[in-house]
Amino acid sequence: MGEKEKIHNLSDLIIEFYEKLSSWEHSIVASSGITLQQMHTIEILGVHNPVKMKDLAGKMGITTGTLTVLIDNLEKKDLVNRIPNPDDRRSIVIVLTEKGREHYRLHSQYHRDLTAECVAGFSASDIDSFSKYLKKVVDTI
Amino acid sequence: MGEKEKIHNLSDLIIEFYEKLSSWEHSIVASSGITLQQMHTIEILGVHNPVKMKDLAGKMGITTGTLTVLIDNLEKKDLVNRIPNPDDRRSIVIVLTEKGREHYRLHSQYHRDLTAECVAGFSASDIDSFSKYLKKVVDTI
DNA sequence: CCCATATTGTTTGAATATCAAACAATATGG
DNA sequence: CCATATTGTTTGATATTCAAACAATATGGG
Repeated sequence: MGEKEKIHNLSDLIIEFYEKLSSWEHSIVASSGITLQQMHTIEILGVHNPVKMKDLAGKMGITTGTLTVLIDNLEKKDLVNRIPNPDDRRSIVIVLTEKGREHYRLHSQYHRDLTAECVAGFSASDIDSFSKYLKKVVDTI
Repeated sequence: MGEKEKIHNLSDLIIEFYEKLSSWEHSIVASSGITLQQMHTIEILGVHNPVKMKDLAGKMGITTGTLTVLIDNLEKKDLVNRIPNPDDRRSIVIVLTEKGREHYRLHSQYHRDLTAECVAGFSASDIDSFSKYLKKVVDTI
């Protein structure tokens, strides 16, 4: 297999991986009482907490207008809070509430369970190698 | 690092990979004249073509009701066609039009370009290993 | 062969998500 | 001091999402 073919093959695998993870997310989130996009938001807030609207919108690839209404709905469900930014009165930061953190922990656990299942047949050094390659890819995107 | 920590680390990397790929998709699709979900549909049809509504909805993790309206919009834009299933008069299959295939080819090329960029520092055997690991993960989800 | 049950895709209403554009409040820098 | 830029919000139009109800058709058991 030439290098171009290797890259085509890998590209197809990445797409398939993304599709399947999307479908898995859909089915996992369906029973959580919040929407896919709301869970998506909580996933990011679980790692970047607190975060400014502009930055959060950037991470999600949506406009701040869209995010404003999304945060409205999450606030209504007591999953996040808007906190004034002491350094900039135009600006606010978004934080997870305790309930929001609970959603994040639960969802994280589902992800870890899925990951464990995916690498069940891997050796410890396989996992290390895969993580190393994935880290490089993630650092590039 | 214990095995549990390796899995947690890998899980976090998978989530981050998914988030970044989502954002990248958003920005790529923004200039294409169709929505993210419409491009998502074309991506799947590029590989599974033709496909039944029920099966396509399953792959996308949405209901057939949602898919019906999505396909209405894609048909309106002349990107797909509905074809009667000769074996089952209740059933139809969805196919990409020539214009739809063109969207698919273009989008695929963007994916390949991104993939090439991501593995620019990889050796040929690195790519083989990464593909092997990813294949196993994809086959498990 | 008949008919009860299941399946496929569609329609509909309500809620959520999306964008671009316009806006108010505030920050910045010349 | 003031022109310009930035941040988040609001709004209207469109898209996406679900569940429920429906019509047309397929299936399988009696």
